Amino acid sequence: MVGDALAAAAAARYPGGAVAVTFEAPRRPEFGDFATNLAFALAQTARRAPQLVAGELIEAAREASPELARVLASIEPSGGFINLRLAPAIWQNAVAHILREGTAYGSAPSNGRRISLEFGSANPTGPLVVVQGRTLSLGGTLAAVMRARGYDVFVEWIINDTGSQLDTLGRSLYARYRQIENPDFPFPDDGYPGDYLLPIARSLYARDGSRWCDAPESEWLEIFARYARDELVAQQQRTVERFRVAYDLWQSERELHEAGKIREGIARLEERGLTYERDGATYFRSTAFGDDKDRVVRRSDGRPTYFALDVAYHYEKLKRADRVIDILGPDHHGYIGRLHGLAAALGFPGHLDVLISGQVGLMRGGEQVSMSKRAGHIVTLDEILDEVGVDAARFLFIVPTFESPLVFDMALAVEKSNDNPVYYVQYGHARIASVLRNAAAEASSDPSLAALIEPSELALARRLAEFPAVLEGIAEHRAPHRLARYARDVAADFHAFYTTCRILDAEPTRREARLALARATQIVLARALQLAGVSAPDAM
RNA sequence: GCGCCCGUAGCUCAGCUGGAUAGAGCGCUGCCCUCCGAAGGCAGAGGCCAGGGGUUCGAAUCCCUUCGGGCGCGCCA
Repeated sequence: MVGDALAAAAAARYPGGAVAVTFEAPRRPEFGDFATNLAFALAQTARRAPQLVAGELIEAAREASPELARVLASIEPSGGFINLRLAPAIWQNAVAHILREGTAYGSAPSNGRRISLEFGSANPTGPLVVVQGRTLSLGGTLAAVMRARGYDVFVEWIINDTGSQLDTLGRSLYARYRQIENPDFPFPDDGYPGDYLLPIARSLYARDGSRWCDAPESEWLEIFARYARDELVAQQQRTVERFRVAYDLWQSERELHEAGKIREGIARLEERGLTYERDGATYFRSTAFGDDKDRVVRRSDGRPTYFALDVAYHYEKLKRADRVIDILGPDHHGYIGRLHGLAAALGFPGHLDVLISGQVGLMRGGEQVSMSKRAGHIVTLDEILDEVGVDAARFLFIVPTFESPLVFDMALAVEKSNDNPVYYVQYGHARIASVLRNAAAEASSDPSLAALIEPSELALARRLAEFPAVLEGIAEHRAPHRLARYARDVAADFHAFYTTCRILDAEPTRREARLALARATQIVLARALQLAGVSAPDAM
């Protein structure tokens, strides 16, 4: 409405320079609630100073639309910007709106856009480790927020259960199995160390006894590989569930093979003329799509490569979703180019987003922990969860931006202080719950909010009003870290409000209005925490 | 060598598609509970946004380049 008035004024005064009117929130609160740089854009064609243009526009808009006075507390030119401050009634209405919407506040109706979101996807050769904790947090939060904003999100995990690593896994398990009877039985050099295969070996031994001890590898290899794979995948699924992340599909690579999907994927490339033969192998001409070298999809012995799986799986996903998002670990930078090329080659240019999460280090007892998988020094995600809890882990993993490196500090994660953002936000929620308990009286169904006029009250109300836009921004920019930041900001604004405004012993109209504001804050905090996979305690 | 990511306060990091005096937490200094949860709040000190060019009314943000740090570059998965 204000934008229209300004646009009309601009069009009337400066017909030559049609410019879109956009608003943004100024960094500094004293500049008001919103600002537009309209005058800068017009100043060029008008050949006048932006400050003058801004003043004229405001005058013109005021005259043409006197009703502006109802929604605006102020509108003034400042350094060429047009700053405006909304009337308190606008923010009071925002609070009333939140109370009416309740837990649905911030959500949007279905937009019909189908999203395929893949993350996690660790090899089925060991337990989940810290890095996966980060991708799971990022992916789980992104999925939840996108769903809230009306996207039809399908969350999936690909199980890489074919190829030589499964053989290696089978041999590793076999060695552990033999070591039960013969501790000197040699462990393969390239085997998977660590002791997580021991209980699996024992359970297999309990089932089959020593019947495989004298059998040739050709007889036991597949059995052992598959047994280990099944156990480890089940373990991973338990960890993921404990971490409060839900998958719609655990896609087995083996099943894609058996269903002939790998062949279909390669055939798709062939029929589009994007492959060639060399030295008996089939190459995908990925350099035509910006990759730095062509990729082999079928070896000279006829077996498909790992990349052929990428071809097939992405083809499947691209066919059934409007948009495919891959969240990959930090050692996959080199994949971005070829995956984008792949999407284009399959006929879906620009339909694939590849997000790479940054490195994860681990700090324990003030020291950086080495996490070489080769050396068997793995710190599992379950261990982390045992020590710091799911809440702290889920939250702390989404605090940094996607690609920036993160050092996870175990000591900080359990610290109950302002250092620890999880507790700060949860404390805010618990504090509100406590106040509401003390208020005892039932909430008025239609509280009068006109008493909300203090700066800290209006600042909080305004922050709460941002929630839907914040969620939309997270979905659009795939930026889950903003949720953590926003939750912290809400808590901070509440704490500031709480210390400057007495709630329970204020006079009745104020008390009612402030209780309503507290309830609205609680709704937003609880929802933000829920989307992040973190509990919102009423007491702590 | 090529590609990708990172470089912002003493530390850990925000800064959304270019906007005003670059923000937050920690740490440091000093304040605020006879009162709803002090796991809180307020104030202060602290920055050549790695360096250098360019684009424009305007750059931490976009482009080029140099220097640092990390990762990736198999008919492995």
